[in-house]
Amino acid sequence: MRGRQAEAARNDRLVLDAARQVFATQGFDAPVSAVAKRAGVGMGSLYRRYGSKSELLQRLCLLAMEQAIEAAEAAVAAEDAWDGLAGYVRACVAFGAGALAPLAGTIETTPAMWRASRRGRELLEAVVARARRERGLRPDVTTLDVAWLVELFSRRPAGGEGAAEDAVQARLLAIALDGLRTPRPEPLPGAPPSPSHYEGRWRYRGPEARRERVP
Amino acid sequence: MRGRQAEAARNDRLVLDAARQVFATQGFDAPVSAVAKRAGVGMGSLYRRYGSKSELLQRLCLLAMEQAIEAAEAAVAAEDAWDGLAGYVRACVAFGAGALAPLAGTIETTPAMWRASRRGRELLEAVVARARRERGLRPDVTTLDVAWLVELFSRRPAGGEGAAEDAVQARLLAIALDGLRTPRPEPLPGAPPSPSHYEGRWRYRGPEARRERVP
DNA sequence: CCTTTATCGGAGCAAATCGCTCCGATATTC
DNA sequence: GAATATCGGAGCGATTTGCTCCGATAAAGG
Repeated sequence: MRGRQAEAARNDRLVLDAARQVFATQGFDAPVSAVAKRAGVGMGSLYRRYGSKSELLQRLCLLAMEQAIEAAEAAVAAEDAWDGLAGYVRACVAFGAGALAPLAGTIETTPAMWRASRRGRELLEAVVARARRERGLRPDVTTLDVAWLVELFSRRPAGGEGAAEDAVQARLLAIALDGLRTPRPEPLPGAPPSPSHYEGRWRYRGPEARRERVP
Repeated sequence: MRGRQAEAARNDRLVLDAARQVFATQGFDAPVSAVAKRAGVGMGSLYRRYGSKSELLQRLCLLAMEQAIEAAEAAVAAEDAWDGLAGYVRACVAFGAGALAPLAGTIETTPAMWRASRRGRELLEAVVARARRERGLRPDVTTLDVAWLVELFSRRPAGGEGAAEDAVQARLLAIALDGLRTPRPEPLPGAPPSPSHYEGRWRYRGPEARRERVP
């Protein structure tokens, strides 16, 4: 595979990456043209590969689910049960496994998606069961609690895409994880968030700014 | 104030309540007509009171900030420092104090909003300081951590507006609050979430469903 | 009871947006 | 160098949205 076909394959990956970024930061009603522009690709190329916007979103969902499965497999293979679970949650949040949850009910769920979803939950079930058995996890937390926690933290914070927002998110996640485990406190990672940045987000940036965030 | 003027005042309250519900469930780009319909009021009446959509959103922000101030005042007056803080967080999440955060940068921040925001943060500072002093709160948690936690949990879950979603949210919040305090574990409230409901959200409800959720 | 006056409610307008198609330009292969 | 496949973006039709305008309606005043 070389020449033009190689470019097609490259474009495919570019489109997928661009779509993830655009939809994560701008929401799912972001225009397809934004994805094409970010990928540096024409609309024609994009629509030849994915016949519709829904199809693109379905592929994105499936990709995220497969990534979550990999994270769960790593968790079951981990030495320590709790570290495995915490690592799973952190990994899923990092790549935004639950960021596509708002799509529920708005696109058709393909059989492949159902399969991946089910397998992912089975694996997570094993991870949670082990963590509970080995007493790292508090006994009244269920698999779905963990899944929903990932979903909650997968939503990008209101600020958009700054390193500061990620730091805040990391602190809150550490708090939540501490709440998840049997008591064993540790200092929070990273520096505390700065008030100036907190206020700065309210600076008026014009009406155009809305579409770039509200998602 | 009676007769027609009374109806005007009633409408005002109806519009405000409707706007809160509509924007919370459908996102801020929900059409103004949806607010009017939900309030059972014509567009004319709505636009006579609020000259533009931004003005309505600004009023909504201010209202939420004032409600947060009340919650903080109740917290400083609480007997126990930790109960005060936890109550503040729960109250703010309950009425969605942070739900308007995505508006940051998309509407002009009025002086009244700045004042309310500042006063709210000062009060929260006192609440947090007391909780830390009386050893209910872990020492490395800052005021802004708490504020951001409220913001995170104020976003309605992906499912929309079901009692089940609220129960999940309550569980996760309890986990986070346990992570917030110095070790003192308690059983999680409410029943664990059901798998069927978790899956049910993926049932395809047509393209129209999107606008009702993605907010 | 009738006029005056303020409010109500929704049809409709102009503008903007989005998904998607179509086609000329471009690069690769034989 | 002709044939072929891919690329990229202008543009179309449909939809949506914020907002206005005006006829209908009901309270106050004589």
